[in-house]
Amino acid sequence: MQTHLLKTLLKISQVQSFALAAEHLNMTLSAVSMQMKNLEEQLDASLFDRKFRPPKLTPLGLAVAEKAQAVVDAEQKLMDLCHRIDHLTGRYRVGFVSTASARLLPSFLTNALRRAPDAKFDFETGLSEQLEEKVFNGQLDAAVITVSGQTDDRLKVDVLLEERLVFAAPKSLGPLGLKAMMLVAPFLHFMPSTGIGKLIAQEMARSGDGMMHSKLVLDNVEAIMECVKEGVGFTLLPEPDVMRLADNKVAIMYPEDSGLMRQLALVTLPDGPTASSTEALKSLLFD
Amino acid sequence: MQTHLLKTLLKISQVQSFALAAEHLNMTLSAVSMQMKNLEEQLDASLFDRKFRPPKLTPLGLAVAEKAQAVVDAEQKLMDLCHRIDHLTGRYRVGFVSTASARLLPSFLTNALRRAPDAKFDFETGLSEQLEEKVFNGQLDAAVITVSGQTDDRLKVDVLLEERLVFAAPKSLGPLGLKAMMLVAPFLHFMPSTGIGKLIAQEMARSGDGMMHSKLVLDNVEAIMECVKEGVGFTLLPEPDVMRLADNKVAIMYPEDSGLMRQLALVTLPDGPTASSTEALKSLLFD
DNA sequence: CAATTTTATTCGATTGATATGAATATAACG
DNA sequence: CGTTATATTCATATCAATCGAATAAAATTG
Repeated sequence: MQTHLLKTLLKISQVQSFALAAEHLNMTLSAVSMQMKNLEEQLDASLFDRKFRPPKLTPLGLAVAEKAQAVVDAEQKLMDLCHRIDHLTGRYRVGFVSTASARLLPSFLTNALRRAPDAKFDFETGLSEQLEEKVFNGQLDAAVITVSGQTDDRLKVDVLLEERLVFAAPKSLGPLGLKAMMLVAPFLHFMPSTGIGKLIAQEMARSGDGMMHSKLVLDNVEAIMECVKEGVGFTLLPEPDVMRLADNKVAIMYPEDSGLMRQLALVTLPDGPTASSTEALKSLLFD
Repeated sequence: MQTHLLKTLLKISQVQSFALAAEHLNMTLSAVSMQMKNLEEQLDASLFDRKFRPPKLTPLGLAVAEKAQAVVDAEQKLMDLCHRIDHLTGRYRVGFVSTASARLLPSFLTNALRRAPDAKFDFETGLSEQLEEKVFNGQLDAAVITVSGQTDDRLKVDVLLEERLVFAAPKSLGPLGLKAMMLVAPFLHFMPSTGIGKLIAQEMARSGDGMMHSKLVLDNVEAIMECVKEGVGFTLLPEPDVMRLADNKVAIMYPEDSGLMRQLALVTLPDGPTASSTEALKSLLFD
């Protein structure tokens, strides 16, 4: 038996829908459907009551899903054994730029607990520049920040990933197009003083031509996206955040210069006491 | 991840050899090798130290194998959920013909514990005819016997499987061939009075032409095979028992009439109090 | 209750994974 | 040191999984 069948079963039981599960697992609805059909055949049991749409888990299906959790947990423990970083011990102070913490911190934490059980972590969130300063002063061992312009070259900078910046607007304003929208709706601007804020400001200056209806500055990605959903205005933010927070009331548009990227990087002191652990910390940020 | 990779890992760790594991799992050595390579890649870990031949499990490999056991156990519990026979409750008295009990009883027991946790069983072993009699008298609810000639037609007979009868001889006598061997070595005959004994007697009368060196009657398959290993003489027994008990000192030969079969069947009283459970009992005899 | 939307299943085609057998390489054994 | 036992590699064939499009079925809406 293959555990990915069990994982999709679990996902379905979480989201109560084949289609949603398919999205979460990055595959087609058809694949999910086939997988569940396959699973039911292998087990020679009917896990779903297909008189309902979406199909509803049968009592047996529910029981199987519970056992499935046990299987994937056991599998996870097996894999953890292989990916442990036993040399990572002691206490680490790690900073996360606010705009990335929601996405990177949770997986970092679960990875850390699994793979570096002997290490302890203190977390701190803030603006890129402040975090950078603290790493330099030794108040933090490492920080995940937005790279903007030039970074202090006395720090070691490991680029972790690049995120496209995309526009998010209320669906009602979507058909207008970008240019028109700027004239009639306020732009929700993430703090222009921050690392990512500077990038946003730069792009708006370029594409907006200064012809902007009005500008609202906010310091919170979630709040901005809530405003978009409410129809207050439109915004420009990293794609993963937009995707994470958007619902069906939000239209997504891509800038003309679609090479507009925000770089997230891990900064450390190249010859600090925890320099040898940089790679290990970096590895905990993924998977 | 696919659990069959873990199962082969476990089998290898049991038998300490890729080749043996391949045999047990009914696949080629090459497949086993590929699977383990695959597993090591997936886990990004080296489970075997290939400076040894057969490869030796690394400490990590050993640890992984332990966790693998947990995974397959969890998987087994999941499958058990689906194959439960919840309507099989109460106490059942089941007989096994001695010559089949060693092979069928263990799997029956594990299946019963897994799939019919609410039922209790009493077991009894004996000769086919005696067991048949007890089923007829209601002293047993069911029995697995060797079908010989005509069975009492007041009993329900479900043929479970057919087993080929094969000769087993000490390797030293192997090259002689069957006819020659009969002239120089004693034949180890399983009790001629029993169901399977009758079949054996029948075949020996046919192929032996009465020209037999000598005949030793024994009532125990294991004992007969031990004698064969010791070089005492040769025998004719069901293939699965020979395969189970043979070692490299034993040569196996097939009768000219290789259609010679022994039928194992489940007999029950067609209208007894447990008649409705016959199918369920039958299903417990197999995987 | 019919029309429409949402959601899942089925189907054909393509792609990828896995097993096999033969050839090769490597460790173990006498 | 040659032989045997054992595992790996490679090419090939077979089988399974995924995708996208078409279809079917339940849920929702007017």
